[in-house]
Amino acid sequence: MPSDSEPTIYKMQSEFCKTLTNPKRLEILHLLEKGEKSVTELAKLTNLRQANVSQHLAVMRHTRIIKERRFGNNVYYSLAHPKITQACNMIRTILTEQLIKDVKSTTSSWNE
Amino acid sequence: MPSDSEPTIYKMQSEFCKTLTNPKRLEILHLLEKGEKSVTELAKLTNLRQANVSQHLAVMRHTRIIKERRFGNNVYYSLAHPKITQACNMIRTILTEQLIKDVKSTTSSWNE
DNA sequence: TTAGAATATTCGAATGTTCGAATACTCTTG
DNA sequence: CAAGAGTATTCGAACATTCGAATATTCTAA
Repeated sequence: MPSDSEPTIYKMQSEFCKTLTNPKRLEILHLLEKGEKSVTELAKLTNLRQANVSQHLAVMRHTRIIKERRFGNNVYYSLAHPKITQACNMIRTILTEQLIKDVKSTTSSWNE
Repeated sequence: MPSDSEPTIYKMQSEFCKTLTNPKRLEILHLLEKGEKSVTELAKLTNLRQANVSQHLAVMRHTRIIKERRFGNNVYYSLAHPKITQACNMIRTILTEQLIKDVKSTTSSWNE
């Protein structure tokens, strides 16, 4: 139960967006679009250490953006909500369009 | 200029999502959906101090999620990309649906 | 049950974010 | 120009996030 009177939905949404705040987590999500993957596979594909991948997966498990399937020694992760991927892709599309526009006129602040 | 070889798009997207990481900024964005507003108006509507609103607006200006229109003493802010709002609303919809489902079975981690 | 592979957790240092307080800037009116 | 309204910036303390290192847990096979 939230202790302040702030609208819960914005807090929820901000918590959710924190999941999308890390480039490597976004990369993992994008990899999972193509199908479920084990932790070790993800570690190789992203060039991260296994422990770090597990940390990122834990974050995304807690916000329930991904789900797990245990089989033998492995844990296979996949996306919980295809719609969330849509939203992410929508954002990427906007950013790409914007980037293309911006390159013409201004030096943007993206690369700082 | 990024100094590492990490795909720029994920970094851009993560920078962008940082903008959506703060509940008050999300509230401001939602208010701006209904039309442009001055800083003072936003301060009143959100119960934030003027300086703090300006700080949030600066963050959103830098990621270009909002744009400004100066008129006399005032600066009126509005959304730069309606599509971004769509993405935000999509996320809110998913979260709401998820919340409704979750309430039935589990005590979620949203309210910690 | 023990070894070993796969995955998860804990801790801490470095880094980043947030908000209030103080102050600066900018524009208008007189 | 001076005063005042509206807006922006800077600084710092409190708090949150990140990643590596070390270690723990879980499962399989022998």
